[in-house]
Amino acid sequence: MLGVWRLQLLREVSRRGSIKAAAEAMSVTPSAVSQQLAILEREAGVELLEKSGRQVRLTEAALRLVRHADTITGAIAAAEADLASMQQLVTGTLRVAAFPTAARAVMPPVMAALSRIHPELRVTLRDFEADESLTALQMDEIDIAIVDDYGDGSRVPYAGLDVCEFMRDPIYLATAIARLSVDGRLAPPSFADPSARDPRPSGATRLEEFRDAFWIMDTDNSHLSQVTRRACRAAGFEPHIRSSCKDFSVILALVEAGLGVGVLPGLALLDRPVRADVRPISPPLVRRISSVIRPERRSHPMIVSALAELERFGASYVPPLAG
Amino acid sequence: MLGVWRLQLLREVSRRGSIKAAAEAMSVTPSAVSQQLAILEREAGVELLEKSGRQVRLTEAALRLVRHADTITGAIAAAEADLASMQQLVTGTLRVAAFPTAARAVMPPVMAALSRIHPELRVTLRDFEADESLTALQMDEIDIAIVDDYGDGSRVPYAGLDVCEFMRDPIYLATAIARLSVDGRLAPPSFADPSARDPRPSGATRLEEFRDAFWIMDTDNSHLSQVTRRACRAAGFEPHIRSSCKDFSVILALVEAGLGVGVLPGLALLDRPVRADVRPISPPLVRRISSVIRPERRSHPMIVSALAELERFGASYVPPLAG
DNA sequence: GCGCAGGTCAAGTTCAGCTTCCTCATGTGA
DNA sequence: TCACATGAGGAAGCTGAACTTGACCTGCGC
Repeated sequence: MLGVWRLQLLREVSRRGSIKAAAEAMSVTPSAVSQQLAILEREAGVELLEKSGRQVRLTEAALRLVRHADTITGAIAAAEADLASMQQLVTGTLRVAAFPTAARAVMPPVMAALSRIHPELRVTLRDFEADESLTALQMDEIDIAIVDDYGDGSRVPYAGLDVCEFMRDPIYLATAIARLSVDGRLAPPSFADPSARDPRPSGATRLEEFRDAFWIMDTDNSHLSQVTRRACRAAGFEPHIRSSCKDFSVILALVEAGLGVGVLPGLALLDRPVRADVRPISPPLVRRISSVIRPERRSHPMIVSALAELERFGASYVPPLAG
Repeated sequence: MLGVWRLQLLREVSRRGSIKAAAEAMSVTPSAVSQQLAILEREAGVELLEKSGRQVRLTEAALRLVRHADTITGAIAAAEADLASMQQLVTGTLRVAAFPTAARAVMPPVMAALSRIHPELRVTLRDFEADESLTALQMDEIDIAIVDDYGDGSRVPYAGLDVCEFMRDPIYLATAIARLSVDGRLAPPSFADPSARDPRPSGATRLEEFRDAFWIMDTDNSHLSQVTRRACRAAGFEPHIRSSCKDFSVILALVEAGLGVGVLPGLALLDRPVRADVRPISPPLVRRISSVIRPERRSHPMIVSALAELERFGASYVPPLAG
């Protein structure tokens, strides 16, 4: 009978493109993979690999076999998930990847809650951009991907994955606080300081009010910056971009220092007091935040618990400026 | 990860009801099965077996796992079938079970044709009654079951199996030849002797003509005898059964000896000259002959070839009395 | 050319899974 | 009721499948 382990090695070579990479992913030496695939070729009675330079390439037959390997591996994973769902105790290691803001603002409370509810459960977190997360999920390197999506169709397709939006995060426009305090420093506290949040329910602004401002943007290739530029253009102007910074706290610092205006998602405003004027945008900009999993794990109790906790977080999330 | 071999052992225990039987089926010692299942229990983290007398019984969780094992095994079998279909050469061992008449009349020419077309293919044949064949097929002990079916709904259900009717075989009524030859022996040759078949296109008989005859029947529990009795009752009489014999050639011999009338399927008349008066019945009695396979093997070239050969046999089969 | 990276081969090693032999528990027939 | 057959499963030792190590070969870039 066809060896399942061998099939999985073949599958990994197909995904990662080389025997070396597959070997690393499966924690064995390239030699072992090579030998196993040689045996699989004999078992299958078909050529599976052909040399292509100093790499190998899968033959047509091998690709067909990989698709079978996928279904076989899926069936085994489904059995394991079903089995786990029969256990009373949620245990094991849950591997999560989240985009940076979520890794900072969403995951800590979620992980804390999970470890409180399920003391035997270990959760590991990696901060990956959404695209990286999805690839890692396909590669079976993580169990849950937390991704954001600006609804502009730029997200890579979630082919064959289970997506569940669990919260929406509004995008705000941040500008420097014009007036200085008596001692000459920028006037604290801003709304984002919990003690002073409510008193200043600043109304929404329109982007066109800032057509002549300097803009502090996320890096060019980020979705947020693309979405912002598109919104500016829709408002009738091309933003003057002064700086492009990857980290929202850097952007915020620049805005606070009066060097320009910037857009920031609500989650980025949660973790420290904000000394800037932050207002919703009209028409509103919002990003959707979703969990993505492999469908065969849907009923795994680890996954079920984590998704429930994410839902709970999303339900209780009050954006910094509710208005 | 869940061991596939262990799952298959569990599956076999589930099918066969005991560790001993499963061990025999999988060609290992009971001790090995016991050990593997103990490991599987640890892997699964769930009780799988519970003692029941000196046997074991599967727990609820184990039964659920068995269903997963079925789909996993099916997926592997499908991969193998697909792989085999990529090969140019049809090779391997095809295990066929056929009900006795088919084993004698159908399989020899089919097997000869197969070995001519595919010299590398080995075919093994067992003669099983239809019900036995289907069980063996479910147990994965054979690849193709050849079964008959009188259309009276008595056939066990073909749950999850692929059925293909490839021929119909009429049932005939055989009576002794009344006139004796000059030397006192029964007059040969009958129609079933090829040289003399056509000259005597005897018309159909009605069962009620034999309401007072003695009947030589297939054994009581056979489908043919049940169907025959039902037909007699429909014709308004209960047959006087003189003998019940399993083997059609014995029945035929008794009829030839003038000890009664009997019903015989066409295939039973193929292999030797018949010294009896044989006529179609009106209204006609017919049995359907079908091949049954496991669906995941449907495209296996071995199976495809064999089914094609059976089809060919069925298409070229001319019942002894075409009229 | 040299050096390096990816793949493969040969030899030695390890450990999963087997067999054999035994014990224990249960049911059955004298 | 006792002896014995039968099925499950534990202990010890064996075998071989699959691994690592350390070679070598080949294609590619400097």
